[in-house]
Amino acid sequence: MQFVQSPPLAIALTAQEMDTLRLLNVCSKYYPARTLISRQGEIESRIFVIQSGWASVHRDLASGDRQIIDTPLIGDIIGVRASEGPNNNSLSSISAVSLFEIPRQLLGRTLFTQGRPASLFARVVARQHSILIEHLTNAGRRNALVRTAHYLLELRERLAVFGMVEDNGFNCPLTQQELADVLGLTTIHVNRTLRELRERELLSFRRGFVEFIDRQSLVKLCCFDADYLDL
Amino acid sequence: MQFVQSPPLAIALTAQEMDTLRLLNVCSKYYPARTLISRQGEIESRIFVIQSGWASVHRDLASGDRQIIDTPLIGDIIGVRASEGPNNNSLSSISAVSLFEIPRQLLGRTLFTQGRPASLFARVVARQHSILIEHLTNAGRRNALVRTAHYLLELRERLAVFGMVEDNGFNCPLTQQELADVLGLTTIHVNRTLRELRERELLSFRRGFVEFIDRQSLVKLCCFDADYLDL
DNA sequence: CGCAGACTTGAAGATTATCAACCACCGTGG
DNA sequence: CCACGGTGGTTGATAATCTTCAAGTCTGCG
Repeated sequence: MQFVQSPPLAIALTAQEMDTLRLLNVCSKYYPARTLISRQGEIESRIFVIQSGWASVHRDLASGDRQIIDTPLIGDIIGVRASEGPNNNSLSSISAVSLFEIPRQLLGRTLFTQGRPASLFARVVARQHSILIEHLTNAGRRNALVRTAHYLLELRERLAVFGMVEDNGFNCPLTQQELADVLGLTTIHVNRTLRELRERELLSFRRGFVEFIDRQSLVKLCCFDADYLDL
Repeated sequence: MQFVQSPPLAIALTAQEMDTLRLLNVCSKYYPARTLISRQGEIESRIFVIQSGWASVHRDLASGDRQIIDTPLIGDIIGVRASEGPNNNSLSSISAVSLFEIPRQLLGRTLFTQGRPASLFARVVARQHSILIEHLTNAGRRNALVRTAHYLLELRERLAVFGMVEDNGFNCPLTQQELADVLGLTTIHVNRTLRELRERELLSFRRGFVEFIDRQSLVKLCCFDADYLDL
């Protein structure tokens, strides 16, 4: 990985911009897999940037159900909200995760007022907005098969930017339960859906590896257009 | 309406801040009901602020389906995205709408670098993010009845800020088709769901008016918590 | 080896969609 | 003034999708 000194933002920073970021008192932290990092309903004064690993931003409902809003990956920024009130969603690690924790106040003061880093953050946030829109479209208007395919293709694109896609697939630590919570389905139905994708020889997801068997057909199946992921 | 000179942002601006906004070359425009204002896939250099009326931000799919991402109302800001590429969703009017159109570039240059108006915009954007998260949670993890109730309660809160809620309800120009596209349901199922809400004596939505019959029970039914709408 | 968590399968049931009518309201034009 | 057409709303019957419940099986790991 070529990003060690500064938060990985999928865009190279100039030396001066990195200085700006260093001013932010950025500290790096490590969390083991399946750990709650920030709890819904509590005041959260940090902003996070994923350095490595898979995380999950989710909402837990009184019913016991859970909706995963997004699975932020390397370079993604979490928690850029302006209001001071309690956070309305939780952040957990899925795999082991290391991330930068930036005091929110510092971000507001220095980062958003200094040219390119500011617009860079704005871009990443805008992309997350696009991702969120796509997830809503998934949940609202696509069936289980298409929805699953779409999300896994999205992950591929997001990981590819960081060279984390091998020849025909990528490592994916999500359980079927987590995938279900992303897609708004039950675990069991995700299982059947993955089986159908396998039987149709489109993709296989086994033992933590998503393998694209016929990616072209898959893209066609769900009308996947990666434009929304562009920074 | 007390907001005529400056974009209505649900927060009062100081005179100086209004000057900043006036610098932005803000022009006000009117669109009749059911008009396409900005088309998905095209480059959009404007940012919109709703002055009055109901609009709809939506994604149109190749299948012919449509997902309404949000129905922005008075004071809402639309199109704050940093990337220069084509927009990935459309903006249409639902009722007749008048809105401010702000050149994107001006916004980036002056607004985001000037103290409170900047953080004010950031807040509104953060709130829209919260709303989007709630809509995703709706589509992913709540059934038709709860989902519908939740959305209509959300609209009530959003309109109440601007004094647009009468005693026990509010005017709502949404058709059942549009409501279906917000909620990720079919028109027919929305119709049945509204009937059930009526039969259970929770709320009635007829002739463009949403009337809350038993709002307390409704809030309880869908565990509605308006915190996410706070600015 | 044995345990726990994750995955898999079947059967049955609930929810939501699809198809096909029909109704009601409203503005228009004869 | 009333027939007409169009849009939006309503209803029933049927089908697809997805969930629930219940019972395994597999797999990695101590």
